[in-house]
Amino acid sequence: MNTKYEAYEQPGVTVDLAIFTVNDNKLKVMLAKRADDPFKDFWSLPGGFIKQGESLEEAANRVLNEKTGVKNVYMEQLYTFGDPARDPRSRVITVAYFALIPWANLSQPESEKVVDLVWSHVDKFPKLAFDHKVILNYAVKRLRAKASYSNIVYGLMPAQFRLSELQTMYEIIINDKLDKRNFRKRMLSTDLLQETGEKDLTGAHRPAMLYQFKKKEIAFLD
Amino acid sequence: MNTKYEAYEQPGVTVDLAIFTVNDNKLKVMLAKRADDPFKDFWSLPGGFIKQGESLEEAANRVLNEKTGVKNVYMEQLYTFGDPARDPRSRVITVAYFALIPWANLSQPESEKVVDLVWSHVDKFPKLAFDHKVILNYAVKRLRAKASYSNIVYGLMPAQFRLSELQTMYEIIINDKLDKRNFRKRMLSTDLLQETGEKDLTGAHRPAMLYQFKKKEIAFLD
DNA sequence: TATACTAAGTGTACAATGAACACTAAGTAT
DNA sequence: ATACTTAGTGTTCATTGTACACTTAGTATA
Repeated sequence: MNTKYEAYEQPGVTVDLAIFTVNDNKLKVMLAKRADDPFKDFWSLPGGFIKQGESLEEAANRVLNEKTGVKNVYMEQLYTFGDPARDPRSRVITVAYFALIPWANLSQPESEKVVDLVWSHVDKFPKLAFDHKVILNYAVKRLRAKASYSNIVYGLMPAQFRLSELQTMYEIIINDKLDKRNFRKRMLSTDLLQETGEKDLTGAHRPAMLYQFKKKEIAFLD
Repeated sequence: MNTKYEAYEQPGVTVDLAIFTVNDNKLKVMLAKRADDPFKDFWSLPGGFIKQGESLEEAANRVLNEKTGVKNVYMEQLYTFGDPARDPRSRVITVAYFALIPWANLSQPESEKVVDLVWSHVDKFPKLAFDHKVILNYAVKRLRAKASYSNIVYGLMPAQFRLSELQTMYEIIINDKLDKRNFRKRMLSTDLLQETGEKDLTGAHRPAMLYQFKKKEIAFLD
């Protein structure tokens, strides 16, 4: 190692993830209970140290897969937090990511009796370890902002869905009601959706056409 | 130090800066000639290792001040680059920032015979060290995007300016012509500008009112 | 000192987009 | 057969964006 480098402190580098899903009409984030000090038994955003030879994205995907079992979901880098005092023990810089998972993709959610992982309502979450409250609030803000000018919510939708389900998803994320006719007009004019040809026959009412996204890529709406 | 931490490689952490200014009707970025290996004598974005007890923002401001002599200019975190192979010697993760400096704020630009710093046109720059080409392109993209939906160009304007100078600045950044009347209407309707009461009497033509920004904060235009 | 020159400064008509709003349709349940 | 529920559909009006040309207030110069 170059001697010049040794004049500087080598901080630890972690990734931390704000993993979102929507269930029960609420935007939820995954929290992990810490097993060790510091902040033992506090809830925190799932994360971990970067491993040798692993890129930041690979580390984030590894943590995501370890905690949720899913792969290939929407994920983007959020921000890097490096306050010298954010970890009480030693210098740790964390690169925060946020990820979106359709609830339906989560294998047997809640059923495995994991007590150290919960899906917590983002507007009412417990005291968090480190600066994770700041990170989480930042992630929620970014998600809500992006929902209003992009199609990012596709990351939360199942493979097929009714337009009313898509509208509800938008309403949950942006936390506001939308006009049904204007919403449908706008969505169908974007060329992002296509009919699957199938109908949803559940419920005592007129069946809904089912739609899917043409491609799972972020696009800007306006 | 916790033994758990030692199981992981501790990468070096740097900040790298894309420092922009506009001069001679061109968007320019500061490049620094590397004195040492790796990439000795290549041009690169100015940067440096994080010091003990220094936050990322402090490190970025330190590098900014070392290279340009300025403080308190617009700066934001851009993205964090962590490919394991981005530094050929050892693992180095870099947190990239971008900064904007009005040309007029630069003390005696070019005059001090510094040969290891240049302002390079962003559309035609030399081969860069490391992954700095990727970082620079990302920064330019972000700046150009933000210019079209925010007032970020205030970071490039002197204290007082003519509306036509502001328009030219927008045109340089977004790389497109704007309609004079529509531009003025839009700008004056934002409540971001105020007349200074002074006039610019240079040139053989009707003098222009001089304006300033009410507050130096980013705002969204549409 | 009149005239030419240059950039500053100003308004309107039309097009496109966004927002508000209520009824009919097609199933299931009783 | 009737009630019930969500799906699905258009139009009007307000707001915003876009295209476009002439007058004004100085300086330069003949």
